[in-house]
Amino acid sequence: MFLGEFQHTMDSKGRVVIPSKFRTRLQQGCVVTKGQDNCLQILTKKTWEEEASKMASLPSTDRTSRQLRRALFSGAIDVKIDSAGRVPIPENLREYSGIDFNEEVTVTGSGPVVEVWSTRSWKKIQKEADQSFANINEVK
Amino acid sequence: MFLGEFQHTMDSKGRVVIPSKFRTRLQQGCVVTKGQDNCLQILTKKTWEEEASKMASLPSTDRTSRQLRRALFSGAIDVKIDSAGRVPIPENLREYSGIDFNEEVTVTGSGPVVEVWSTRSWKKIQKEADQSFANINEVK
DNA sequence: TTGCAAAGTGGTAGATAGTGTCATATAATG
DNA sequence: CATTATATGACACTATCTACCACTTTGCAA
Repeated sequence: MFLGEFQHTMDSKGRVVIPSKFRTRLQQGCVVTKGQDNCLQILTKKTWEEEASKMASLPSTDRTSRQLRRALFSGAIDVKIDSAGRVPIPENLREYSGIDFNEEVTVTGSGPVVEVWSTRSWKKIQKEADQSFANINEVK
Repeated sequence: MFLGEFQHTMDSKGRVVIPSKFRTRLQQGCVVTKGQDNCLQILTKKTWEEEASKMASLPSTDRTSRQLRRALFSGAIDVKIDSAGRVPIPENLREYSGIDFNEEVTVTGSGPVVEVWSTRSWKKIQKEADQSFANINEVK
């Protein structure tokens, strides 16, 4: 289970540092994909394979699932963490997530996956997220 | 069941002492999360897993559930109590709770969880709580 | 082909934040 | 009052992050 919120910056070559707490589990290979709400997701190989097989089993007659599948597979790339704990983000994923060189990045643990956000987007999303969280607690 | 109210201070490195009465139950791992009204909660691993598993059953296609998951997991971190009985509070949780280095902290037992407050906030909240408590009794 | 520019990959040193330990001070207990 | 347990502050040590720099590869053009 991935937990927590960490601030980093994308370096001038498009790489992002993975917080050390997440590394051991991602060390032996991981996959970067487009996530929902314009974030990027980093999954372990294992989680990725589970996701991928779910996706494969969706009916190809349904237009939205076809699109979902395209987005998922075409946007995915498997990467390895380098000796300095960094992961390279290719240009198409940088564009998708709106993260530029040298920009502030927020890396969050989100249960089974790690999410990567431009800090700009994260701040917006977080407000909304905290709100849903507050509401649920009240109901309880 | 956690009971009582204790005064401590956050040290200059962002750590808080857990009252000794609470330690034995939190010793083998615990999770710090955002609680209501800007307090922090400390849960046992077990309690946390119950909370987290509720989350797993929610569909990731629904935006609100995604947000909920993000808020819960990004705002949580698992920690262990060190040999001096302290727990480190990461920067995002310090910010959320408004507890600065060297600041006064109130730790309270609140049934199944332990809550951590900046003493400033605690005083305010406590007044309110006492008041509603008094009122309830009157109504009764 | 050769040379050049751009992008990608890899490594290093200094700064900073995080962690662990210890000594003293304070409080609780019998 | 003596003894034990707990809390706090100080300090040293370690890990991690960042900002650079250097090298390799790729693509393009001369």
